[in-house]
Amino acid sequence: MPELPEVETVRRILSNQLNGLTIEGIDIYYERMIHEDIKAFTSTLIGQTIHRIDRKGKYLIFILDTHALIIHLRMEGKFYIKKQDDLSKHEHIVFHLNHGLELRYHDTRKFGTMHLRSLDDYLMTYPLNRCAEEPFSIDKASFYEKIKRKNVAIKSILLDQTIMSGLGNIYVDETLFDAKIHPERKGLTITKDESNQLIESAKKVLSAAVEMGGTTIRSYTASLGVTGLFQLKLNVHTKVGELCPRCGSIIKKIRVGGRGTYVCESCQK
DNA sequence: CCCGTGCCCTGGCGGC
DNA sequence: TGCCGCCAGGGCACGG
Repeated sequence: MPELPEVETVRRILSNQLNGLTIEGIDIYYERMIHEDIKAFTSTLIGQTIHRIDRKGKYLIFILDTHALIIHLRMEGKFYIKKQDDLSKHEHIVFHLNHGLELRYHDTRKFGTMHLRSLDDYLMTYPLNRCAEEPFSIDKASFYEKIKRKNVAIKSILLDQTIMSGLGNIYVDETLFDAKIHPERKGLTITKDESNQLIESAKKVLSAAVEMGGTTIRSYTASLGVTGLFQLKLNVHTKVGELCPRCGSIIKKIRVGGRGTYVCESCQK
């Protein structure tokens, strides 16, 4: 489940491999992930060059000649860069590039999405207009103003990409652990100091993970594919029954907003 | 507007 | 061994 750090790692790898290449053809084997008219999608993209790959929150943004191709990997989306090869089971979109390269989108659960927008307004239109700032750039005061009147669990608030973008189920647990805040606390009980701490913890957790992805980048090559998932150094997530690395209590698994949630109820208040 | 629920989809796992 | 049911989850549609 790629969150901001994994998407950033994918972005860096794809940038190195794809910048300057031109889309010569597209094969689409699963149309539902393309949230556009299929013919218009194909005809618009063919002939365009990939100038740059950006990211906002968990979205990848291919900057082309006239359009932005906006991709969300959801849980299991991956890209592979290959020379001609047999199609494997879960490859749903194949972009044929020059120099005989193929960019293949692979997604076992088919949850990923692609949108195509004009460069003039891609940040102001759906879906990116719904994607809030990341913890690195978010305005602290307006973040606090939003959460302090919400009567929902702080974990659910932190997962809401229209409030702050970048955290998913793994790093939200790690962020709340770092901030020593219980995931079930209602937004309206969070103080200004705690709100600021959550932003700091999110930055700390995400940037450490980006750095780990960065150190692993070198071992990934086009022939191995780009999975975007790396060994993570986790404190609580998936650690049910183990000892809290901070206080030694047993880590519990609970459900918050329908999501599996790992928490140290001794040091997260 | 606010909040909770169910849906999309498939592989993997536990139970029998 | 095989089958069945359930779970995982990001974001959105929908309903109260």
